[in-house]
Order: sequence, then C-alpha cells, then structure tokens
Amino acid sequence: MKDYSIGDSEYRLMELIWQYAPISSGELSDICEQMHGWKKTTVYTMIKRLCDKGFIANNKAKITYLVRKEEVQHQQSNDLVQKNFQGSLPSFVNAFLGNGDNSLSKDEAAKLIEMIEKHTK
Amino acid sequence: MKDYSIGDSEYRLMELIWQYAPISSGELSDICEQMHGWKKTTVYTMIKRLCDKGFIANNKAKITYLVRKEEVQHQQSNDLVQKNFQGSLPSFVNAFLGNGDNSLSKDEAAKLIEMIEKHTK
DNA sequence: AATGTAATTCTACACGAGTAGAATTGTCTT
DNA sequence: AAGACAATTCTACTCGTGTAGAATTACATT
Repeated sequence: MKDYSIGDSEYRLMELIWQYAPISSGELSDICEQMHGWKKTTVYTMIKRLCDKGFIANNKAKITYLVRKEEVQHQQSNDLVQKNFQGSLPSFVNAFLGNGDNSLSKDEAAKLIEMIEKHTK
Repeated sequence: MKDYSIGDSEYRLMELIWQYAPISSGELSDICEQMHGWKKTTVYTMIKRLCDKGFIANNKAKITYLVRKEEVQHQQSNDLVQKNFQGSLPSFVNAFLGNGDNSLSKDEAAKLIEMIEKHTK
C-alpha cells in the first residue's frame, strides 16, 4: 500500500490538479497565484515534491495526476479512523456529531443510511 | 475555538494521559518506555510542549489533562471532514467505505443508524 | 546567433514535531 | 550540609512542509 501522506498546501494544489488536469504548469501557477497568492516558484517547488512522491507527473510542462482523489481520500479517512478510533466508524461518527451542535439534513441522513446498508454484511 | 492541532506521538502520549490521569510524570515516562521505547527526556519534552499548548497541566509532577479526549476528537473529526469533504459527512463516509473493501458489521450498522436518526432534524 | 520568456531546479530559511543527551533544579534522606 | 536520585529544562539535531529568491535550462522568435 502506498503512503499518501501529504501536507495541507500540497493537498490544496492536488485539488486543483484533480480538477484541471491535464494542465500546464504555467496555468497552474497562475491559478495558484489567483486563489492562494502563491509565488510561481513556490508552486514549482510543490509540483516537484509531488512528482518526487509519485502523486503527479510532469511531462513537457503538462501536469497529470498519478493517483486519484478517491484513493487518497480513502486512505486518509481510514488512517484517521484507525489512529483515533481503532478503525471504528461508529466511534468516528459519534465524535463527529458530538452533542447536538452538529446535525444532519434529511437528505444527508438518507444518503448515509443507504451507504451503510450497502456495506453491511 | 481552541486549536487542537497535535502530532502523532503527542497524541499517543495524550491517550495515556487520558487513560491514567492523574499520574506522575515519572510513571508516565516509565509507561512510555515500556510501550513505545521512548527515552524519559523525550517524554518530558513532550509533556512540556503539551503544557505549553494548554492540553495538560503539570503540578508537582502530577499530570492532569485540561482538554477532554472527546473535545479533541470532535474537533479533529470536524477539521478533517471540513478540509477534505467540505463538511459533508456522507462524502466522508463514502470515501471511508470505498469499494467494498471496507464493510460494517450488523452491530456497527445499527449503532450508526441510531446516531444518524438522533441527529437528523 | 542573440535575446526574451517560460519552465525548472537549486538553495535557503522558518516552523512544528520527533527525538534525546547534557545540564540544571528540586527534594528527600542521612 | 552533603549526597542521591527524581524532575525538569536546555540545547540540538533531523525531517517534512511551507515559502520563495537566485540561478539555470529550454525553447521560441527575431
């Protein structure tokens, strides 16, 4: 299993790449300038590091991603639940909902229950 | 709202503190030596940093916690879901469950559904 | 070939977290 | 008071990440 550890800013960059790929590094740096105020060298540094980690590829200034967002999210979710809740989804949800300060809409509840049923053996 | 950012090892130490508090720093360092192989100065360093961050207090070598585990977990869960899933619990659960490789027991499903219903408006 | 611009790498500094040795302080016992 | 031992702080080094200027390379246009 790959290691999907990634920092905060790197993840924000990945989100843009997932959204726009394939995209040129130049455009990407422009977008980051707009959205986050990052200097272009900063963006290039991050691009390089993400390449080194195997998240993306950069061929002739065309950026493509090598891992899908779903994979990363899946792994990160599981890591967190594993680390903080011994892998128990109910424990996580319990912590997430807390005491009434978080509540769900009808629609969200329906979606959740449907997923739960689908994944129950 | 307080900032509950905390590292991996620090969290493991917190878990012990939540479990055993109030406990002396000496005992704590012994336990850490056993469980994690940490040198006592390492433990004292972490204790100090956790004190500085306001997570715990150290009075006359008696360690007590200042924030409950539930608070930290609640905040961390929400941070993650906010950052990666725009606050949507269904999106999180969807990523967590993935494609069949994660499945729930009858019991877990029941617990989840109960919680969901309780928190649905 | 010379120049201009985009792309990329290099280098560097800062900060938090992980780790731990050295030094210091505190306290208890004799 | 002196010595022993526990408690604590200081210092320091390593990594990953965030950030960005300087330098270099690549390419296109004159």
